[in-house]
Amino acid sequence: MSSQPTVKPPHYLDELNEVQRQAVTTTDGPVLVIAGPGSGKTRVLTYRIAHLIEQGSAPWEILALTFTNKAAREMKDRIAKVVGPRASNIWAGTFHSLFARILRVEANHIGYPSNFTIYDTDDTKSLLGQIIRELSLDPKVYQANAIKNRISSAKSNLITPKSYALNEELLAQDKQAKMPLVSQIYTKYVERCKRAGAMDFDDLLFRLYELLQNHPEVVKKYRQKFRYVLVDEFQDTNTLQYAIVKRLVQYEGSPRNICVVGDDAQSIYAFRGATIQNILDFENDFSQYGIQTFKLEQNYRSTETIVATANAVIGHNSRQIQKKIWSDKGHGEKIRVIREMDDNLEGRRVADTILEQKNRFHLQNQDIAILYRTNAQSRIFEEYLRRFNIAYRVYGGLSFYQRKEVKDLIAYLRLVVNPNDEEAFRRVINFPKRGIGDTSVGKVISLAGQQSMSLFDALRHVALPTRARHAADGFIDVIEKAQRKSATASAYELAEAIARRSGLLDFYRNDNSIEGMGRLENFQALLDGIKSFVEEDSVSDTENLPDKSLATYLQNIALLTDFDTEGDESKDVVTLMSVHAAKGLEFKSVFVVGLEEKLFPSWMSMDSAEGMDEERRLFYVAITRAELFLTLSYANTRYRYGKMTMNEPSRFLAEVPAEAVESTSYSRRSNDHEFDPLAQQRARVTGVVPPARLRGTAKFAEPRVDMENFQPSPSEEIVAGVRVLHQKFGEGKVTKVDGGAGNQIATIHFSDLAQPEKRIMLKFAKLQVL
DNA sequence: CTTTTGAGGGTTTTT
DNA sequence: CCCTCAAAAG
Repeated sequence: MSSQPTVKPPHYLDELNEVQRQAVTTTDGPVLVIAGPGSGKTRVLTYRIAHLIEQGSAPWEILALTFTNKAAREMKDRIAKVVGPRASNIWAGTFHSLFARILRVEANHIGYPSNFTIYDTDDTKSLLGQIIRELSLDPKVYQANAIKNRISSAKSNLITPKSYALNEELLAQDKQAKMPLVSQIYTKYVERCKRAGAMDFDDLLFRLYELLQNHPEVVKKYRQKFRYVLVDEFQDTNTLQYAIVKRLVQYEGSPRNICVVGDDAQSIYAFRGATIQNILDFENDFSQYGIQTFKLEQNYRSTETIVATANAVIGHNSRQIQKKIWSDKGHGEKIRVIREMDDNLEGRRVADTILEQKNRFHLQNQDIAILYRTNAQSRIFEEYLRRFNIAYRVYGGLSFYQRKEVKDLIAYLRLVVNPNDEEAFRRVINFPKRGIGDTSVGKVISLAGQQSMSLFDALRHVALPTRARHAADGFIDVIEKAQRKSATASAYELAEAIARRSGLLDFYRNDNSIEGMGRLENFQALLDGIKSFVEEDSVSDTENLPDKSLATYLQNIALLTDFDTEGDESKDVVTLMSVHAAKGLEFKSVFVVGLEEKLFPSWMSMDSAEGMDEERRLFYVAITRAELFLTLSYANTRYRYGKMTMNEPSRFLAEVPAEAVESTSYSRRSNDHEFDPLAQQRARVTGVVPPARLRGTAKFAEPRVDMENFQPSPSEEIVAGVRVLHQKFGEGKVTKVDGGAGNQIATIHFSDLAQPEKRIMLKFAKLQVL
């Protein structure tokens, strides 16, 4: 909203190809965009929104739903580049965060406090475990995790506890699984969440759906508000999410300005209820309203070799929307396949290859990613990257907000904001230890159950032995004082006071172990985080004032994942993450590791055709992250639960076209000079890996050229016949140059090297003509 | 009520 | 292999 005269608007439309431009400018009516990997999907989405605003729409009329906070942030940033600070008023965010925001405003309609708690996965599991115990069921038969999935999937399919109890099919399934009482657990679970003023992740969707369903005046409000609705990664929406979106745009007299963007081939979240059926349904649901479909088929990310491989792989799936993904980036490097004897060697070989690529192609760490099927696989790669002195960051696993020490303080804060929060209560009632043990807590729980009151209220009234009573009063006092203080104090002051008065701060201060120090650091970091939340001038809504309350803070962080904790951002590090987590990202060089039957594809998915198809889509996602170099690896044996297991190579490897694979890949006795077969042997026999420094690094460590006088020449000057200087390899003679413009590869003979022939991509290499 | 010790069990993927 | 959770001792 700058009052300065608008500079000539950037010709953002010029940055688009024909189909992209149509997808951007067809603003009215239903639009379906099928977007292959690397086809400029995000660009279309962001420019479309920018275009809407340039055309006169108000930012707050636009609802853009994504799956990750990162995607939302990126979208907003990119829109801001076109339209300026107005972008901050767009309703762009994850389904969960935006819906939470609406629910906060409308909570009273559905009998929830507006400062409701959001239960994370741990809370959910803990509550389910509690209920299972209360019902005297065997926790080995009724596993909290399994029940959680069952309930989650029910909610995702719009099944309430009541309809669950009447659903013969579900009941039969439960019976078959020897868990006939899931239905009762579900009912109880929902009651308990309600009583605690808490919603789990699925509730954020389901409760909103019910709200829109049952309150005509509310749904009307949001229908009028959101004139344009966009959904990213539409193939990953579940039935419930689509039902909500439809409720918002599908009604009498609606302009039906809805745009969904997705790729059926990249649907990888069926396990949490996502269904490609939504794409097909979308076409049906809106066909009579002039739906327009655009297919983005040109891949701007990857070499032709990689695209061809991806196409060949996905071709093994049966059901898919017809499209032809293509690239004009030249063939580039072939795909390398690495086979090793065991997971340890796989780790080392990958680290080794990373080092090689960095030197040969002048890649930075941040150009490189290692992608695996399960997070547990990261460990070995971390180990070798550390040994090779390669900086890295592991994504996934537990996020900052899931650490014990962080959750402890958060639980106190949650209790201040919402004294009915049962899980928070149970977490901190006796932590730090204050002498309220299991028996006392048991009394509180049973009183709360009888009287249908909150645990916190029950604690006030329950009869306890003097000692425990005293402790309980102290605890109540801490919480109540903070509650009173919350009227005047900032979230930070409150948190700081709680940290001291609860005894948590002292507890962590007094822990002088190594881990203890780390915990204290995290604890402090949390406080700092709250402080910056309070101080930073976050975007103000046009409708609402910036909300700095503790309740808002808590609801925000409940929806953050590991990706949202910044910190080492902008550092030059190799990325390690699961394939799932890598969706939407791209790297110059990608290693897809652990390509073995029962691992990738996962054993869990192997008994059904749909499961296999999803695994294959996952593999498709993995390989299409690569721009230039793709390396696939597997090991013959691998440790699992400390036991060695034999593995067949993944069937997906056989689906990679042979002509796309580097011919030496399959041979262990490759003439790869970086490779030392003897070291390999030694490792195999002794189980000891020779120190990394002896290999790889030493070979490349000292530059053969003095950097001072080195001046890279433009790639045009690199032609067959000239003598050149390379930073690492020294002096050499170019024997030939091939590959299309922009992807030229020079073959150079460096006589100083053990293996003198090098193929170097001119795009990256720094070569000086002599 | 707290601490220690041992057995058993779990690994797909995430908001 | 590692972590969580339950029983038994302090």
